[in-house]
Amino acid sequence: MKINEAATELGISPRILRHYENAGLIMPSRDANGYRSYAPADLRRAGRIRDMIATGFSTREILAMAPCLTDEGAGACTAGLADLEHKLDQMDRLIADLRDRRQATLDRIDSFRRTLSPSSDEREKSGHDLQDPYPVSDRLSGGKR
Amino acid sequence: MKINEAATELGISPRILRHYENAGLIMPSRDANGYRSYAPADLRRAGRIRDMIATGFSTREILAMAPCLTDEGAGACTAGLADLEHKLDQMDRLIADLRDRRQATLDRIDSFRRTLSPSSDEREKSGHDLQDPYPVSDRLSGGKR
DNA sequence: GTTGACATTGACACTAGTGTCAATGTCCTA
DNA sequence: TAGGACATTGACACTAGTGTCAATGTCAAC
Repeated sequence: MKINEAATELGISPRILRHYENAGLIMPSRDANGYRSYAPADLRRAGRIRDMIATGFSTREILAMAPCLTDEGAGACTAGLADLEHKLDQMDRLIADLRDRRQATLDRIDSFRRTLSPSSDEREKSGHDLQDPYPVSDRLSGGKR
Repeated sequence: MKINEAATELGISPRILRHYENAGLIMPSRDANGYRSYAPADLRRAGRIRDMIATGFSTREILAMAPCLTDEGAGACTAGLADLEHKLDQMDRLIADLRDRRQATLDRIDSFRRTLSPSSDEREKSGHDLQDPYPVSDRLSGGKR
């Protein structure tokens, strides 16, 4: 599978694939004519890399945990795992956080609706009310990036 | 709370905080002397922003979501129901997007774990040829970034 | 053989996120 | 009053991720 097909399949540009290769993240084989040839495994690997980058990892970090992407190197792998779990934590906090504010917005819409409709029910006074319902403050350390 | 304390608490550099402000993501008040003063709410917001950036969102994207990230959003919210609903939409998209990324991360952690554990089954020795179950191809497509 | 689609490499450019330094101001404390 | 710690702004720089263009090679098809 040549670069264009591969890129299309992954939903990214050929440029990006070359970039990954340049960064040492993938090593597609080459045909006799020098064209890159992507095997299914290369595609999966590239897809994973794309996801990781989209999730905030740098090629450097990904490269560091490259051993984890293959079968060898359990040692380095644990580090990769920790990284991923750290990232997962961030996402979880973000999602929980987002859900809270989504609910707050919903509530606001509701009260707005109540205000508009005749089912009179006093509104909570000032607009500036629910100032911060979030248990944040203990985000974690910025660490690596 | 001054910038250094704030940065320390968040585990990032003061520079980053200024950068966020510069990008219009946070607006800490200023003391008489011109020093930035971070209120608890500012801290939480900054923490959230840091998480989003660490999770792969750009300041631009975050800025676009800004209206729905505020706790009260009273100012912008007075704009009306339509606005609120629009914000809700944005939020839902944001959450969905995040959930995708989270799931992708979870998947990756799982496959790492499988690689680590001695559940030795196949294992096609060849260089990089990850033996994996990867529903790739439908991750978040290149899209937004 | 010529054309056109697609590949290659390499260079240049732009944006985003950060670091760092310089010049200068503010404030606390000895 | 003099220092030192910490602020401010602004500039310059570096890295990463991408886009894009140029010069050139490969190959299929007319």
